[in-house]
Amino acid sequence: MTPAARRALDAAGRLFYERGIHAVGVDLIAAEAGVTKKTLYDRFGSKEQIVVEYLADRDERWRAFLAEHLRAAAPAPKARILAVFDASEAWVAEHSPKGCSMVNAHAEISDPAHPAYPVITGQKRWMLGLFTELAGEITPDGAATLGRTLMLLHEGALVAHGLGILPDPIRHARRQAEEALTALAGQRPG
Amino acid sequence: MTPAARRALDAAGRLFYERGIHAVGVDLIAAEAGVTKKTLYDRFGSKEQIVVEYLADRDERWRAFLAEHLRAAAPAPKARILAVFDASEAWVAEHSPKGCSMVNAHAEISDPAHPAYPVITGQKRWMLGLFTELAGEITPDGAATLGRTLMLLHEGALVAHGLGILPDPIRHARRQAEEALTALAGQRPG
DNA sequence: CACCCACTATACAGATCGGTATACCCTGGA
DNA sequence: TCCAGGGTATACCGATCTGTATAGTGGGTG
Repeated sequence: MTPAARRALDAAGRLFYERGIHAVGVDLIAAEAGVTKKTLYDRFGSKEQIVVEYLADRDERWRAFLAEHLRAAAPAPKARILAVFDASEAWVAEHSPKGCSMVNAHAEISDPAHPAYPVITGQKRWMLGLFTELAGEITPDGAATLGRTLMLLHEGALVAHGLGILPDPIRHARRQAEEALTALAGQRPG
Repeated sequence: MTPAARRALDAAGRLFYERGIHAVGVDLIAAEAGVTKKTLYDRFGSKEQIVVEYLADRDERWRAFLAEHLRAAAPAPKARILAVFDASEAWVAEHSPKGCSMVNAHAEISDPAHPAYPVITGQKRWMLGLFTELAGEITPDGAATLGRTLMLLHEGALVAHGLGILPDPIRHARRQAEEALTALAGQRPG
């Protein structure tokens, strides 16, 4: 990626996230990045493609961020599950004051044929898969159920954080996840 | 509200929800409603105001829908809490295939000074208040905590439903809410 | 009858949208 | 020294955006 393309993608990401995708024009992206529209269209080809790369780039950064947190976490399954919530709390504090960028993008992209659609659903499916996988290390039989519960708590916390409706929602979700895990341990002692 | 204004608001609501607010122009709203732009601006004054009334109207309908479900529910606090999830499940099946209209609108409206902002946050605060109030009938001391947990499960289920990432997320959230309530009853028998 | 009001029809203003074209500058490598 | 490629600047295209203006229709009420 050329330096100008990198600057453009960074500017586009910030603007798309803060103001919404449809509300941001390519002229504004070019101006904010210190890049001409010509360069934008030489590198990306279309605004649609800029949107796709914005979401993919953000997803990639998040997964790397999360992987780092999981690597640093204690190896116990419970600790690894809670580390996901810790990673989210640190991530949103720095990058996501307005909630999940995938959920917000989904609000503006209705057509499933849109090239950004698989990026959005892919990230969510991946998160559900991760929660289910981690849940399986605790309760193989109840992995699907526990994974979905963790997913709901996590998504709910993200949207609650974005709306600013209650304080520290991710920390609250983490506590509830912890309680669900200990309650499960009570059912299956050993 | 005049008949033309009603038709316009219905059309605007449908279009805003399905395609996003910024993606829908007033010409399209007028055409879909069988109304001229003149009438639109005579009745509403601006597109911004149409957005505000769209959200307020939808909120009003949802609260009436929910109130009806709560009225028909058993008087026991637990049953009333679960009735909220039942109402949501019935509501989204009919009106919200793409998730919560307030959350989706929030993705497009970033400025807290936007006149639609208090409608969005107001609905969410009201829902949190309702959950907290219902929680208080079960555990007065833990009302805030339980209310927030129910809120997270509910919001998570709504967004999961909108993304179509897992089947029947609201029913799953209802089951988790039920488990949280029975676990609480175990802690505080009687 | 006159009056008012909701509404329709059409045209337009001013701005911005995504996207394209022409022309020039600068730097690094063969 | 030449040249290609990344980048810049500017102007433009057709379409669409929100919002306004003018003119006229139909029904109900005093």
